[in-house]
Amino acid sequence: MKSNYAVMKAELCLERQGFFVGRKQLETVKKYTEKYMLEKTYNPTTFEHDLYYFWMKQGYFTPKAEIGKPYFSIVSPPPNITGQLHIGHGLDNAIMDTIVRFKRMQGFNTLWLPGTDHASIATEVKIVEQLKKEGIDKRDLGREKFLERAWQWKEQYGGRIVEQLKKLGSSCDWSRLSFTMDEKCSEAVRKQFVSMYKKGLIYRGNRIINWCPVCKTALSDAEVEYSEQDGYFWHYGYTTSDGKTTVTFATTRPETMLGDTAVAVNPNDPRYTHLVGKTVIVPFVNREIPVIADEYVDMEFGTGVVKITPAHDPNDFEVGVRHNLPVIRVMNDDGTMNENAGEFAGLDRYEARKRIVARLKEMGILQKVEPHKHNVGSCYRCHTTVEPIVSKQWFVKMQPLAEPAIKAVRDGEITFHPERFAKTYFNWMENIKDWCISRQLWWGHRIPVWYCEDCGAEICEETDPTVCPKCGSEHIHQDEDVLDTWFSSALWPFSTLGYYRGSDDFKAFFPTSVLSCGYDIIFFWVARMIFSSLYATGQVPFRHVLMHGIVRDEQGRKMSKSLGNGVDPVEFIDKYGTDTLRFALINGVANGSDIRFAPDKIDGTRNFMNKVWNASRFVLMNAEGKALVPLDECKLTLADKWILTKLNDAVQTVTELLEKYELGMASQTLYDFVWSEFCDWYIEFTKPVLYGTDEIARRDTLSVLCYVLDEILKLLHPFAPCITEEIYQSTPNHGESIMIARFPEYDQAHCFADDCNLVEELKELVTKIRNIRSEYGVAPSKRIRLYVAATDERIRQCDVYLTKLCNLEEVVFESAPAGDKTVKAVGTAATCEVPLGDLVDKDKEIERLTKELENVNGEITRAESKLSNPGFLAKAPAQLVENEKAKLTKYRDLKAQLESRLGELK
RNA sequence: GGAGGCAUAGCUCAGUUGGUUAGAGCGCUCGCUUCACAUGCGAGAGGUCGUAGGUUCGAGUCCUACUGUCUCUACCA
Repeated sequence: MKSNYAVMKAELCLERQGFFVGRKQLETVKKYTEKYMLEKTYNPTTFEHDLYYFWMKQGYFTPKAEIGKPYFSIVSPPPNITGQLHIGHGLDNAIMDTIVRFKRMQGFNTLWLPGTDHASIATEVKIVEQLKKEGIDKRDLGREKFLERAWQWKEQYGGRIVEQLKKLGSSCDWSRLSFTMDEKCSEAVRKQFVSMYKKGLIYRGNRIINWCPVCKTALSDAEVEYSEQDGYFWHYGYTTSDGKTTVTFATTRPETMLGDTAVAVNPNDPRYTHLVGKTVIVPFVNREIPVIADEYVDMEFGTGVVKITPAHDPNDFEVGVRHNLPVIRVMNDDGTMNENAGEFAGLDRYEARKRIVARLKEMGILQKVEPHKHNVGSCYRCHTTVEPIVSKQWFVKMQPLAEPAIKAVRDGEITFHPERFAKTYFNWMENIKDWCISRQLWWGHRIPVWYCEDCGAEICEETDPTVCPKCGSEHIHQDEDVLDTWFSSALWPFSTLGYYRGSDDFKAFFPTSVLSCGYDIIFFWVARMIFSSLYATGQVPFRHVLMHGIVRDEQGRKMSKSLGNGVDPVEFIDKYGTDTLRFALINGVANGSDIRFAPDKIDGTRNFMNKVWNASRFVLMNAEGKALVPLDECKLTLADKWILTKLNDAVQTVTELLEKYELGMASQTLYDFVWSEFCDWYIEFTKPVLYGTDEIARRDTLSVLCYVLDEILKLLHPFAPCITEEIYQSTPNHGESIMIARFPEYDQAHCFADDCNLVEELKELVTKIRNIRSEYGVAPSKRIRLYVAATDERIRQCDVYLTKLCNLEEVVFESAPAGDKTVKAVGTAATCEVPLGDLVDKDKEIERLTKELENVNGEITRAESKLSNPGFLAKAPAQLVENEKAKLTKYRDLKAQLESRLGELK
């Protein structure tokens, strides 16, 4: 059958050879498509790219917005435009594509919406670096020119990452590609901000925020990373104004003393009660400050005295508010000391620290220096130590937003996979502080607030004002700051679907079905999407959250640039293909756990793909040019019934697992089914028929082979899209594309439990006979005779299988002649005798059978003790008891056989 | 300080409402150019499921404590 894919492939092939494809080439194309067959070796690079082109061209990725139709939708976590594809994206996309392809094949109207993130601070840092190399300072360039550069950057790098994502084979709808700063998303940001502002959920205020002196911007709490560092405790004190005593404390940041406005003790601390209300003098700045009493001070810790710097410490700030203390900032935005620092003004914060310590020592004030490990916060972008600084910033009031967000998860409107991440979520949401959303940057959504220079009014509307609505003044200016990049990401599920424009996409695909991302961005992103969506749309943004872990290297280390242990997905795909990458990342991995991406695993996966390829070649080579019939017209063999039953089991298991988003187990099920059942056994079972002379039997077996292969390809397609499509296009009677084929469904007509059991018994016998051959060193090429005493008469149907799989010259269904020296294989369905003549070693045989008997005895003991337990009989499910009884019977039979054989030998 | 994860074969890890003789890959041993595949085939060795209790007819799985280990979170100056 000529397919669109084959035609396209032929066209591409001709084009590459420099041909123009027109009517004249039709004959050539025809010739090519008729002969189109699988290449001899699996070489993914020869077809993956073409396949993707084909899918795109066919428009399979682009659903129509059909309101009311059963849908399945995912919005991609938008990668930053700063970056390039890394293995984490590979994992993310592998997971999403697997789910999306599965749902699409199940018939859902499926949308996977991709996009990129402007990544305000991250991108700005990069551009500033780039400018620096050119000797340009951001300030000199000016805001407007800088933004031009930024948009250029976006075009260049945003485009690059999209191209790289396509290499993964992701079936996302590129026609709906979004960007956090495109018109649609910016509009959503504006409307959301204005709405929240008007409801009082966004406010401006003086608070302690985390300040990055290099990026020169405020950061949210989530953007600060803490790490333990070696520091010191400097012990010294301030003398009371009357000069009588000195109150001693310890500090890790002596430079902040210049901004001290009090010294605090615990009100219940008898050591200091007499000092409360007195004043002390801060050296260098000679400021007289009070000794105050506040519960915040821990009497047990240090000396029980704390110096209070409201402008540079969050706790001190709170204390300052309670006691109405002055707030004195001693640092500039770049981390140098300001004019309030007296003689230290102008020095870098660390230089000032050094000098202050030296001066304290000189003055004899410093009493003790102690090494001290403490946690220091640093900027998540540039890793500079952040400085807590009091500053006027914009905040989102979190309490009213957190409550419904907690409720939605508690009520099960959103489910986390695995569940434990809900706890992490609650933990954070329940202790959340207001979110600082203003950034002193240029690249991003500018805060839509204008200030009137004449009347001081604050103007926040959906459209830009030209005059002050209060006093009519034209002297208004917009806030200089931009929004935290996560503010726009938080709207992503509904901004991209056009919620604020009332678009059909939103009506057809919202709430989205699943969100898939790494657990490292629960706080940054997942939590914020939930409360933002509940606020804006009144609905949850997604029903399920599927969390995955971090991809690590062979030794379990995080992949990082500095370690140079990262795997470049693009290079990897060029070498192994995307199917191997994806499968290796998913197969056998439990949700939410980190993944070790080791060479072993890669080889194993590549080998599996190769296995699939070659098994398919086996089927297709044999089927080539042969007539096939539908299954219900076939006379099914025992092996056929067995594989169909096993396939049915696989279909059921895989579907159930995929529906629960257990991708790792689903793919493992397929891996085992394909390799250990289909390849290792079924293909071998078919060989006697395929190489036999019965034409009808051959036709029927081929029909089953092709059917099972087809089903396998479809089951495997979500996990390994390319190889499955490539093979599918070569199967007889295939459809247009496997992507749009129906996902296999459980089929009651293909359930043959009894035959299936018989084959399992056959397999058991085969293994035992092979074991004997191996143990006795019978050359694999040597054909031997086998005597079979059947305990299950049906085993007589299996002579061809036994002959083939054990390499026999003959199967005789009777006991071996009395004089023959044989070795016995005792199985459930039969006892087989392998005549080995002088090879038979009596002692070895006794040893072998005794060991087997011990095993069987162990089983009998176990089963008997279970069955003699009244509690088990009374409470265990009936089926389980029945199974146990059947087993006991079986093992008793085996025991009898083994004992009789041992008796003969002795 | 708070929360959570993990501990199963030599290594890396599966094991979802408790229920066959606890699995896989790699590694290891032995044997095979068997006409889809040596990126392969066949056979095999290897685990008292971290420790101690408890619940149960039944525990790798549930509960408690402990030990070791990792992560997140808080930020006691």
